Amino acid sequence: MESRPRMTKQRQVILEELRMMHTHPTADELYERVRDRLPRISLGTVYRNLEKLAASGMIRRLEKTGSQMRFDGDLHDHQHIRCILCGRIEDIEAEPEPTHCDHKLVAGTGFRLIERRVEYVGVCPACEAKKGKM
Amino acid sequence: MESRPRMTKQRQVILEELRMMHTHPTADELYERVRDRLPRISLGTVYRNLEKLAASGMIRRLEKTGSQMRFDGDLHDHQHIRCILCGRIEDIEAEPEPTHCDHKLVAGTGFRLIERRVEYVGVCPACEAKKGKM
DNA sequence: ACTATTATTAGTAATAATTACTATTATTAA
DNA sequence: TTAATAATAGTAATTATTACTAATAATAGT
Repeated sequence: MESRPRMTKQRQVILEELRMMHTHPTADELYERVRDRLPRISLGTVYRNLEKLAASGMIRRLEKTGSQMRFDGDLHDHQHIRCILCGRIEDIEAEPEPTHCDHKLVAGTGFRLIERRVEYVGVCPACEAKKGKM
Repeated sequence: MESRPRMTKQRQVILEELRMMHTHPTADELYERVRDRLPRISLGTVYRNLEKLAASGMIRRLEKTGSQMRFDGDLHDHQHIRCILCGRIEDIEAEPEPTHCDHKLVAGTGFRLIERRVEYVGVCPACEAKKGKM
């Protein structure tokens, strides 16, 4: 039975580094970064802490887009656009709440609607440039 | 160098079964079903064909929601709602195209917008009932 | 400050979904 | 009918993530 979470050095550094990065890193990208400050940390610790931090609402876990999970230390209400070619994710300022219309559409399914996720998909400038050269 | 795709028995059966199922199955769910008709088929063949069929536009691959890929043989324009507890996916009749507003929002990022994906997330009736009992 | 409790860790092993490999088979065009 | 070569079955390899375990360290209470 778990109770009080503890703020370990590892958890602190993971949180700090995630908040400094604005690249929506995967667990192992963050692991590489954190290792500069804590060389003996293990990847499992990074996963475990991201899980805990997300559960407590201190960070966001971007729901499975692409093959790896991605995380975001920026809690301000915003959306994302993902590059269909390289997987890079950038922020977009927009927060569409479920509307009356959404609730009506969902009503037919019997589901209880929790949220409406909007994901924008496109091609980032870098990949667009690369494609032009081929 | 690949050219003309061939319509094998396996590909035919996979396509037929997927079109008969309205449950947005995962690869191995479809595999179990297809094995009733082709007992010697291998899971790799199912994956390979789903990949090919999706690439040719004959089926839809639901973009990584949850931990497994899901597929849909119904090409008519519609959205999905996913149960956050059991992963079940149902159809919703609604097709939000990117609006002027979306394009303006995206403009700031430099991305070329391809599509706006809307995913509804909620709790399905079965899970809601189960939760009530606990 | 000291100590007891127990959440957390490092390191490693296990899972699970997907993809790659290879010799063999079967579809298709000529 | 046949030659060319996609596609297959079966299996092994990959990859992201999770589980396990003995050792460590954060916290509450004295």
